[in-house]
Amino acid sequence: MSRETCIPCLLRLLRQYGYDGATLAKISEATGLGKASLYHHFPGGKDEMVEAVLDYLERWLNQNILQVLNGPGEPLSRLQQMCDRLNQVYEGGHQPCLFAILLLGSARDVFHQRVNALFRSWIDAIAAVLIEAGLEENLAQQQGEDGVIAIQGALILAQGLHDPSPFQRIIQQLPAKLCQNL
Amino acid sequence: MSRETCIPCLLRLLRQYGYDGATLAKISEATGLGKASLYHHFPGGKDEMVEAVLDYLERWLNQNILQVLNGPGEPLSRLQQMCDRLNQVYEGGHQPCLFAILLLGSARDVFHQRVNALFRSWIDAIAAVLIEAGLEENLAQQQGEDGVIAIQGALILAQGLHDPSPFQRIIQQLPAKLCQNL
DNA sequence: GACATTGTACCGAACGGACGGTACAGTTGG
DNA sequence: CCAACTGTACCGTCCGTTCGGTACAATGTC
Repeated sequence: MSRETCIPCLLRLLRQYGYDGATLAKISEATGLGKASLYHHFPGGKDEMVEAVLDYLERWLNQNILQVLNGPGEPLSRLQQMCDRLNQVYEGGHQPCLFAILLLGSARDVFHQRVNALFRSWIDAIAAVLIEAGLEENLAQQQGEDGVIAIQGALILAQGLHDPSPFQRIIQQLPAKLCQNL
Repeated sequence: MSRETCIPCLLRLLRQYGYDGATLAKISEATGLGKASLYHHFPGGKDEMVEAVLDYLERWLNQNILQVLNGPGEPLSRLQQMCDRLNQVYEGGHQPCLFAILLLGSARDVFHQRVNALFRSWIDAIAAVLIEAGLEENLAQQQGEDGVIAIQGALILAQGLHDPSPFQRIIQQLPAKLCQNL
C-alpha cells in the first residue's frame, strides 16, 4: 500500500477514533503496513500522515465544493450540488468532520492554521455565490458562515444523538435557507 | 482542594486540551493535588473525573437552561435568557463545548450515552417552549434541534477561525430565529 | 550477458518516555 | 485514636519513533 492509497484509510481511522485514538498500531493494522514502513512513506510521523489527509481534503474541497460553487448554473442549484457532495463525504451524517475532530483534539494547535484556511475558503465560496446573486456583501459573508455552522452543528448533533436524520434535514433545507434573503 | 472544587478546574483543562490532552500530570499540577489525592477523591480514575464534570454540567443545564425555559415570561424572553447563560458558560465563544470534545475524542464510546441524554433534554426543553407558544409539535422539535445545531456549529467555527464573533452573532440572532414560525 | 550499484518498499525488534493507575507509609485534624 | 487525606515511589502498558537490515527491481558498467 503506497502513500496515496493510505490516505482514505487514514481518514477513516481518524474519523472513527479521533486524532489520539487513531494510534500507529491501529494504522499499521488497517493499512497492512508495519510501523517502520509507515515512517518510510511519512517521515514526519503521525503529524505528516494527518497533513497528507488534510492535503487530500483540501483537494476534495477545491474539486467538489469551491469548483461547483464557482461553476455555471443558478445559485440555488449550485448550493444544492454542494449539499449533495457534502452528503456523500459525510455519508449522510454517519461520519464526523475531521476538521472538528482536529480542532477539539489534543493536537489542535498543530493543525489549527490549516483548518482555519479551509473554513475561510469554504465560507468565502458560499458568500461569493450569494454576492453574485445580488446579496449585500456583509450579509453574504454571514450566510456563508451560517452554512458552515449548520453543517458542523448538524454533524455534532448527529454524532451525539447517534441519528443521522438531523444532518439529512439540514442538508435538504440548507440551499433554500441560504437563498431566502435574495 | 476537595472533589467539588476540582470540577471547575477539570472542566477548564478538558476544554483547553481535550480528553486525551488533559493528562493526569496536567490535572495534578492544575489542582495542586498529587495523583494519590486525585484517586482518593475519584477512585474510578480519569473517567470518573469526567463523569463528575458531566454531573456538574447536567446540574448546570437543569438550573440554567431547562429551568429558565420552563419558567415564567414570554417565550422569546425565555429563549433570550437561555442565550445569555450560554454566552456566559462558553465565555462568548472562546471556550469549546465539552460535549463535542467528548463526542469526537478517543473515549467517545464511554460518554456517548450521557451526552446523548443531555442533548435530548436540551432539545426537548426548547421544543416545549415553542409548543407552549403554539407551534406544531414536529416543527417545534425541529426548531429545538436547530437551536442546538446553531450553538454547536458556531462554537466549532469560532474555534476554527479563532474568532468568537460568529458565536456571538448566532447567540444574538437565535431567539428571534426560533420564534420566527410563530 | 554478467555483475556491481542504487533506490524503493518493507519489516522485526527495540527504544525512551509518558500514560493511567496502585501500594503504602506517613501526616493531618477532629 | 481514628478516619481522611497525601507524598513518594513504583508498576505495567502502550505510545510514537528509530534502528538495522532484507527483498527486489531498475540502472549502470565492463
